[in-house]
Amino acid sequence: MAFITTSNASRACGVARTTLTKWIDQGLLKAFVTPGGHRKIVEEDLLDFMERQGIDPQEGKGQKERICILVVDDNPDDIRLLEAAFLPAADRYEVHSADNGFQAIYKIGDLKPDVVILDLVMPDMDGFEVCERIKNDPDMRDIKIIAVTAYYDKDREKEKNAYQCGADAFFQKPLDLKGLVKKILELSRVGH
Amino acid sequence: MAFITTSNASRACGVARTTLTKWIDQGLLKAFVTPGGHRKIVEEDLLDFMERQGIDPQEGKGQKERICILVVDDNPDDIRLLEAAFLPAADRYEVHSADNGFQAIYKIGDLKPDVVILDLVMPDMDGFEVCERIKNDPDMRDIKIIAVTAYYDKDREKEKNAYQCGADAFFQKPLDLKGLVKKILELSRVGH
DNA sequence: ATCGACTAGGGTAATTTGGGGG
DNA sequence: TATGTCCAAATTACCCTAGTCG
Repeated sequence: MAFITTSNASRACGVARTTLTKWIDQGLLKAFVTPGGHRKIVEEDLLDFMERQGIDPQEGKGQKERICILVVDDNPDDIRLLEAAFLPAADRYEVHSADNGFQAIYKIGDLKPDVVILDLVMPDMDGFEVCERIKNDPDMRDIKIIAVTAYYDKDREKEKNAYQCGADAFFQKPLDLKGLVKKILELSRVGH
Repeated sequence: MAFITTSNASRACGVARTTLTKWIDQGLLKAFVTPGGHRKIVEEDLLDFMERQGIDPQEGKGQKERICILVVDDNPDDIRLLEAAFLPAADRYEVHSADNGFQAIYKIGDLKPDVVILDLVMPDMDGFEVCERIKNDPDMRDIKIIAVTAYYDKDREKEKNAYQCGADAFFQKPLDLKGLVKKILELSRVGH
């Protein structure tokens, strides 16, 4: 049983938080209140309510849309490798690339990718910083990040570091493409 | 999933709000209704509808494009000042803001602004760097940059530096709003 | 127990909407 | 058929304080 906050519920219904709060106060939507006064909604109740109001929670969310992937790597060969890997499944994946951290941020704003495959070792601004920045920004934090490194990761130091920076997964080169695809699917389902 | 109000949808279709409301009531356009009776349209449904009716999304009436401005400043007061300054001319200007360099790059990708008003002195990543990065990226270099600084610019050092980083103009705080607007018009004309 | 970041609440002002009748 | 106008009500925005969570 999942609990939903007023903010999240208001987003799902396409109204302001204050409005949804009033609906609760008017008894239109069931919720309980914490001792501190915060309202919590049971997921089931929200879905019931939305159905009653004709808000379709499922619409336009299926597998119709392609998963958008942004590959960030300063090595063009690695980018080509991944582009080639997803080419046979171009109907389900959309692959873009950036060769440095700044271009990555720009393209994230432009494309709003579902998943970023991020090389941790890059000149100038490294992947750790990019990762941290993404996860600390409210507009970007929902984007899933798969950290990648080519170097031998002694004591799993890079891996730990990547997770500390907010990465959702970690892979080492040479990439296990099968596992990578599996992880991409897993991560991009969660968000939707 | 984005929700659209009747007003916005009517503007997109180039008709009066009341007319669009009737289309919904007649079942021509799908929408759901809040408990309070307000209609909300799912973006996709509107696009479908417009396509079915052969309405061009852009071509409402002779509405000229607004100049899009991105204000980058770590001081919220300075952002508010500029937002307020352009409010009376909201039909011609569209003002967005970012409070740090990373958010700025993200929003540039998202909004593709015509002009960036960039505070040079910011923590973390300063304006000089942001400016240089923008001007060195093929996707961003056409964006005009107006560098701004609050500090006394001894020997015009900051100004020279800003121009070296590729800035198209330089202003010192407190801002000469009249001159700023003039410069914005001048710069954004070139691009068109 | 404390800290900090984020999120939520309350109140009010401002804006937008729906509906009805020209 | 589409529009412009009026007003009450619904919704939203804003600001600031307080609760929640790791």
